[in-house]
Amino acid sequence: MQQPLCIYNSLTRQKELFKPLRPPFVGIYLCGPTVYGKAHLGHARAAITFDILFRYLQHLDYKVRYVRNITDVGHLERDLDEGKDKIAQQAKLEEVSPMEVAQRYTNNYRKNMEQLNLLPPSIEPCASGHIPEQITMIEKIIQNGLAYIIDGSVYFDVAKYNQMHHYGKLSGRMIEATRSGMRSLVKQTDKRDPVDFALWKKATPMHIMRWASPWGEGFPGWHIECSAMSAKYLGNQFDIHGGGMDLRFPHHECEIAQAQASLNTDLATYWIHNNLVTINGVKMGKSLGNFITLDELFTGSHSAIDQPYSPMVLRFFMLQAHYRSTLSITVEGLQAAYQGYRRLMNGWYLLTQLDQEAVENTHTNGRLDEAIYADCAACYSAINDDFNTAKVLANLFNLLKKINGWHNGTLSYAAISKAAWNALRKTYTTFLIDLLGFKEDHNSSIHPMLEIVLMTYQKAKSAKQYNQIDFIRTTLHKIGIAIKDHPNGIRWEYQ
RNA sequence: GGUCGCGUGGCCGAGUGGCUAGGCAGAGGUCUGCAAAACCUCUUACGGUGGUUCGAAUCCACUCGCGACCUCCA
Repeated sequence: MQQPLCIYNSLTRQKELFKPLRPPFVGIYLCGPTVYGKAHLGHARAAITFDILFRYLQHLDYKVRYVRNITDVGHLERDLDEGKDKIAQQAKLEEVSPMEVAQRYTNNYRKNMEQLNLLPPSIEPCASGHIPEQITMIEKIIQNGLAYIIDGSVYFDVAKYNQMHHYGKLSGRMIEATRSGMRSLVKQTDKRDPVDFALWKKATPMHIMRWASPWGEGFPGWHIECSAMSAKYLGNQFDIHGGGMDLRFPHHECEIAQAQASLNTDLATYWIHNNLVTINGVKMGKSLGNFITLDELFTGSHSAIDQPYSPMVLRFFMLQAHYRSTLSITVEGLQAAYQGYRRLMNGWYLLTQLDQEAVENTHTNGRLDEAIYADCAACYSAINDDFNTAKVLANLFNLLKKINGWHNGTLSYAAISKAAWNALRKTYTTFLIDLLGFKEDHNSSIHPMLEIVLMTYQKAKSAKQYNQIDFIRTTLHKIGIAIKDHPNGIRWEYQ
């Protein structure tokens, strides 16, 4: 618990001690979704990664402001597609207005995030609600001579910027390489240089999402909304900014450039990027059309999935991998996650039911105590080591073995001290429920009813009415409840 | 083509110079009316070749394979 938190910083490419700029306050910004489609596994991974961050920093008693935006301004399908933005395209397909599309998918995203038991962000700003802030930032960049206006559009002058700052410091590239890497298929837009990017785009007559600006009617470029909104709510320089790996370039690179050009800061001290989810070894991507939406996963309606998997199973599945590793999603992996999740949760129930009285008056030789303290400490060192949730889970399973041991009598209560027992209880609950954010998937309102069924079962058992108890067991099995006859009592569990 | 990353047991996945996580699946055992769960035991891996070292999955070189970014994406 006492060792310091280390975070891998994409900007410096190394693990660094976490030092907030203005303790006890911590500011976090996560690039949220562009809402023109349903939330998918990739959104979940980024959000879960940052949820752990948010939860743990709060656990460390920081006062955290967590901002996660909604990008509801369409932006362009491609740089060269004049007048077609992603949301407008989708609106056309669905025959509704663009704002309806944005609202629909915003609702869907929020619903999915809630299902995943993510803590809601402190502020969830929409890009469309912050057009003035974006315009102000663009004006500042123009004043500083790092942007130019052509025919109602504004572009960031990357080459000029690069004379003073390193454009590419986040993604580790040089401007020359970037330029040469730009394929010649990029049709000449009115940009002076292919590496330049749009801060503001003039709207064609067809373009629906449009706003008035000093340069005429148009809409903001893709990168400016995050710079503007993060600076507005977290200050010109704040602690943590992140998102998926794929945002590192160009999105976050551009954000840094915009911030330097207008605010004279790198925007954030720590840049955090979670790795991507792959399916059959290939990353999921919008353009590849191979992504699995969260609704599809939760209902089992995707062809790559054999059955529904609950939000908590997905959460477990994702936390079993380190956030900076690619994560390959497979049916076997999800099934393994399902089993593991159930075991950990059942352990948590047991913990609340174990006979604490027995622990009260005991003396021990300390050996088991030591093992428990070691596992508890290991949970903290794992999460402090760049949020190694996989290792945290491994340690929770070690603790689980002890819990199960007492439960079925292979471990004696006499072997543990009360202090160690309390440490185990506290650590297990804190990590499983508070920090990793697991909860019971099922509706707990049936629990009292189950207790009644259990009493009937127990009666039948005492009377050795095996037909009767087999009937109860198979019937409950059908609704996903298993009855287990333990040596010291009968319990039910979700299966 | 440029830049970067990865290859761990049947599967998933930590680790990153010696003490060789964890989960799932499989086998055997204990328990049980039968089960299930749980517990115990077992299967002992690091793409290939060479090198550094007392010692390498971990460092270096080469090599093979895979992937990401450079274009919308979490």
